[in-house]
Amino acid sequence: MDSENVMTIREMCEAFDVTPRTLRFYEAKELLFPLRQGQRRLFTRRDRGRLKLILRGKRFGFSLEEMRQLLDLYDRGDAQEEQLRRTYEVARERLAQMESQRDELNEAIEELRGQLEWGAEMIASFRRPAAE
Amino acid sequence: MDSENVMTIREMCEAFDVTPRTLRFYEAKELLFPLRQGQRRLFTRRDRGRLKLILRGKRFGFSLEEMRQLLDLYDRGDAQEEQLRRTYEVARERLAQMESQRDELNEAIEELRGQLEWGAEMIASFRRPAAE
DNA sequence: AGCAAAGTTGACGTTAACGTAAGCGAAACG
DNA sequence: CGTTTCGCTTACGTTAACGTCAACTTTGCT
Repeated sequence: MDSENVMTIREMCEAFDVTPRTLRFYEAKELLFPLRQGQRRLFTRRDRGRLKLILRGKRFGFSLEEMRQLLDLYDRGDAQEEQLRRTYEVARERLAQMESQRDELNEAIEELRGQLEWGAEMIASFRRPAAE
Repeated sequence: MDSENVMTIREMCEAFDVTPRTLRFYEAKELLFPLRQGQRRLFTRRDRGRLKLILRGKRFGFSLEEMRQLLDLYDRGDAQEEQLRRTYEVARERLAQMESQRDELNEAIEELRGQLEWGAEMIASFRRPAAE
């Protein structure tokens, strides 16, 4: 399917279900580094690995900037011990954020549900509070 | 504290813990309709009631536009039956949205937690997938 | 009178992650 | 050789909810 283990932008789009714009955007943000054959981009296996991680990160709620930092950290591949711990921390922080976000959401849900259970009372709370 | 049951912008800010910019913004978006004494805004009891509901709505995750529509709906105060039901529906839809959002969040949390429990495996997933 | 405080109206800036369109070059196909 | 097709770059648009000036006018107080 590919002569030298590289993929065109369109092949990438189909493989990962993203738009060309997205790939170019990621390159501009220095998340991917496709080779060039003249003007055209050729995505290597490395790019594919990075993209996979980027998309996984997105599911976890990491921003592109956070993912870039994580990827860069390990691309240098030095000072392993320390770097690995940092990543681990970042991931755990993110987990904590997500949990607190979920809790907030749950509170809001409970509050709203409470109003709904009061039936018409809830609706009344949306009405003009007393006439003037 | 107020001659005719109206409040200045600053009094409102302190009472509701918002900035002047916010109140002017809400007015621009037709969520509030303060009176004018020359140039200055005077917020009535009605504005305070609306603001209270707006802030409550925000806690529930309603957008300002959604709140505007709800408030407008009841400001006209006609066709009560139908309107009330519409509001009720909107609220329930929002509740459903929030619940599905929470569920997604939970999935992401579980997924991330799963990786963390695998300890170093998780970290490895952030490393460059094999050298070239 | 004089000055600081409070208020006002623009209007541009911010953030994220792309969408979208214009205008152009190269390449593959028949 | 002509024409789709693919791709490229540049650059403005989008969305929400305000933040942050700048440049005035008005009020309140001494």
